[in-house]
Amino acid sequence: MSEVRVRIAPSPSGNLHVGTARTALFNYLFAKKNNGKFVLRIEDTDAERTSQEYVDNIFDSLKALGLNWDEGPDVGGEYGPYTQSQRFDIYPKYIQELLDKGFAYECFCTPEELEAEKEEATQNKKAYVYSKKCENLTEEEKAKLRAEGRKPAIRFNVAKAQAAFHDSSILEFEDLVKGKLHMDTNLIGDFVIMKSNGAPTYNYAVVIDDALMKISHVIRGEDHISNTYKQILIFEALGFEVPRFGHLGMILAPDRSKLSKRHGATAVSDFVEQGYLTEALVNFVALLGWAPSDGEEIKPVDKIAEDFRIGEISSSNSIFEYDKLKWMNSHYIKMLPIEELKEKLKKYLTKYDLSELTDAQYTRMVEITREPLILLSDITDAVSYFFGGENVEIEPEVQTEVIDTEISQDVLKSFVEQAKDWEWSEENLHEKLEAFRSEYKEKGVKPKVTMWAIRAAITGRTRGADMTATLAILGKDNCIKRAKRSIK
RNA sequence: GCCCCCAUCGUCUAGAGGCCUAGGACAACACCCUUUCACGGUGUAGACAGCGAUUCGAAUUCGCUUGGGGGUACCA
Repeated sequence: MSEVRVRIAPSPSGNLHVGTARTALFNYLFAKKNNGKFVLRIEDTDAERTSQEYVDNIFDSLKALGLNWDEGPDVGGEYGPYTQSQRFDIYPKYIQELLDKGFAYECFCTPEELEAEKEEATQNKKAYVYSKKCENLTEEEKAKLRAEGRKPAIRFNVAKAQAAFHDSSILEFEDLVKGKLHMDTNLIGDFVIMKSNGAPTYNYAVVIDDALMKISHVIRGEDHISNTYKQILIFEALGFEVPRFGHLGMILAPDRSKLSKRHGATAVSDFVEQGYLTEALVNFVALLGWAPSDGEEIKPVDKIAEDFRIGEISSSNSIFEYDKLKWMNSHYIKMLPIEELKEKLKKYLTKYDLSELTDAQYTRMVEITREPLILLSDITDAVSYFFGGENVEIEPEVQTEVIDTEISQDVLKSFVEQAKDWEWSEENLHEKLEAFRSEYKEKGVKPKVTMWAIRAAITGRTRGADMTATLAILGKDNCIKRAKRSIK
């Protein structure tokens, strides 16, 4: 068997979309599993809509996801260049071959003429198929048209190619994920492969690039199924080996429409910005349409690759459920090594003066506040009461519902009284607090209530990180001052 | 309009004719644990789109209907 070579070919007309990321992932997994090569190609034939900024975003996002490519615009490779706009000189050659073989012809139709044809088709409730008006133009006619200043586009002769390589008008291929797929080529119509301005169209450029880059398997979204028939015909007409194709279901938003900004993040970089871990994102996206054989859903990409089989991918669309992604993200946050977490979190702590804390205190603070985090960005709010010295912002409700009660006031007075003699280490605090709680328990005050009073006064909230550690990090001075401030 | 693809709990899925009174995960709900929130644990609820056909037997095969998605460009 020849070498497995797959590719991801994004168009830099926007930041890397999660859908593209998933396609990239499946290609990557397929390459890994089969000891193949993963190629990155930038499809920027439409100069109007593409920009370098997006190219950079695509590179960065793919790298962040851990989907490293073996060949691509930056790392090069045997079959470069890997950016379509740099390959414009190689496309005409094969156009000429197609022309010579009679599989393509010049078309002088104007946009208006074409528009009229389409209009007529809709009127008659028929599928629109190009009329082939220009198929048999004589040299004289062409010369005349040219003299009028018309520049021809090149169209591919579908029927001719189909007849040359197949028995009927039905074109069939075996899809890696969907099985047998077929289409009546009579319904396709002679499509343009080179625009009148000399630029290749997508369907044509893809074939040339895939063929020249020796791509063995094309794994992409099912929105490309209808393009596949056109592409197979070009491969055949040019005598290239036709690759295997695999079409993935689409990713839909919870309302079954296309996933767009209004649903939340859509670009990988958006997710990262919002505090998602790329490890969680890849893992989650792998589970869209695929399930691990051992039922273990949380696993790193290389483990997934071992288990991956393309034929097992679901052929239906799947909905992007943010809830499950969040669950997964919180899982990955819990598993992240503390030093890495500390580093990643800094980005969300810029509003605080981190110099108030020693590194040990910062570490401890992260340890005790990481648990409930769903997004990294949640840390901003989770940690606010560790800063600002003796001043804490107290939520109004906490003030009236908790701090102002008779019991709380009593607890706080007693706390201030006792705490001033405590040795302020976490261990000792733990013991002291425990004793403090039992003392009140004997008076009929639940431990929960006792702790609430202290927590409320010191953090301004009714919920938060482990109290003992919180007190320790804040320091004796701050704690006592904060407690005193809450005593009326 | 025409063409193509798809169809199991709300969601992601397991399921390749009898192992299915359909399994797991997220979400939901309840309880337990607990100094709070959370984590964790234990439970509850929840699906084979409909109709026909094949078969001793169908979630699994076939057909139709319905629903959803995609395509229909000198965009990619």
